Amino acid sequence: MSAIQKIKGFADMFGEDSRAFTRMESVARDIFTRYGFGEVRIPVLERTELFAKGIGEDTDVVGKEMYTFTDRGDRSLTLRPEATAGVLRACIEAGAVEPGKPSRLFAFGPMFRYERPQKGRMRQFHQIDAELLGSPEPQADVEVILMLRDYLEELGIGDLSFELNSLGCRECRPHYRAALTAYFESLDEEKLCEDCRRRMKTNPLRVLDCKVPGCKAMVEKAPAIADHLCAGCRDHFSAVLSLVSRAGLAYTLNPRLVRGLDYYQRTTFEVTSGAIGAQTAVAGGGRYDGLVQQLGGPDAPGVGFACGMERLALLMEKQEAPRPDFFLAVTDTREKSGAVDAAILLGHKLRLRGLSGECDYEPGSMKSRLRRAGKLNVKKCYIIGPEEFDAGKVTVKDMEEGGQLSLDIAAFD
RNA sequence: GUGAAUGUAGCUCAGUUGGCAGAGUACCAGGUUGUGGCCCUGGGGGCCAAGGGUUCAAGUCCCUUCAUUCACCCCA
Repeated sequence: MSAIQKIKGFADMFGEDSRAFTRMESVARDIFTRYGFGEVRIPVLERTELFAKGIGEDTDVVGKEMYTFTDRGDRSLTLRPEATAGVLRACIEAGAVEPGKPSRLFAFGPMFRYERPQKGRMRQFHQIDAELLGSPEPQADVEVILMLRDYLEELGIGDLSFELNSLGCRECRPHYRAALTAYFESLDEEKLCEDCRRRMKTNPLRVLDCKVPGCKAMVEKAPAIADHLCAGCRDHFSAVLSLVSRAGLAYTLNPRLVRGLDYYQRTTFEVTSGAIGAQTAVAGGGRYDGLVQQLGGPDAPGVGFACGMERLALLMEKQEAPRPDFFLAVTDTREKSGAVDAAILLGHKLRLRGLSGECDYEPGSMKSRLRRAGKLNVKKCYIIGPEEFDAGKVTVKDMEEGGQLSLDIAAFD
């Protein structure tokens, strides 16, 4: 019988990979806590309508990438493709969203999208997500962005670019959208690629983001969102930009930064790296005023971001394995001498003293046991051979210095 | 969903015009009958992704399937 393999786009993580994730989580807890954010843990599975309503029916995520199925009670459920909708649902349900009283939350966990895997893209991937609910102020946007910057810096990831844009609000975006549609319609439609002709109907803003050279050229002369923002959005965005600059963050304005989820309003941002393959986005986020209400909650605004952990891992330095304090070697190979039992009991006492290490179950030659200790890169090797065992002693060898001494096992009680 | 590349030892990979299945590394043992790392010697390890076809003969050529990877699309 052949062994069962993991499913496409899902990954097992051992050793170094696993340590990288542990570090991302602990640094996030540290930095986010400094900003007053608290951790929430929410389910991975939600009712399908939460995402359909929250993310937008026309988006690729909802349209073709969700893991959706019917459970035994005939409910349509979906493995979350992103974090925000679930966090908001939880907060609304708990009565934890109050306009004017900001709540600050973060969460880690797996997300699921049914896509073709490639470098930096998995069907199960992990995000670090942060949400600041209840404040419409530009200062809230800025704190969220700064927190993200601090976090990435603490992880030691450099060479990233921060891109910012404003997508306008429910007042001004329709006007811009109309202007954009009018512009593209005034052109020879043949010049746009096939995808963009489709995007014209579903979401014309996304044409701005097209990478086909022909489309790029047309986009150059297209109306810019900045010129169509209403006074409120213009003021908001300039307040964000000025405060971000004063905080010393270098950013680039990207008027073509559109995001894949429909709920974004006003400020949007993306952090990208050129060093991780074709999928360059490492983190992305923005403001989503109106979403809470749309999901059945109070009229509370919000800002947040999500960070792709697999992509961050591609940029992080190797995480060295921690070095164990001891290896407890048994070189007494006599039948049933009891030396292994003695080793287990001594190992237990060492751990009660705070030391880390492992014990031998299979006695062997001095050479093989010391090789093992060297392999494990331990600081000290505790040796119980026939002579030690009969005398109630243990030999402790310093694996760096090479020196050793003999101690009474009873002295560890 | 589309395209391309790749599947040989635990891992990284060689394998010529079709002719006995290989290396490095890892693992185990030995090189001082109680002392690791470096070095030397030896050893265990393989349905050559799966199935079919061509051939005296297939890891190698042909077909099908599966898997992986990269890219498109889109996004974290």
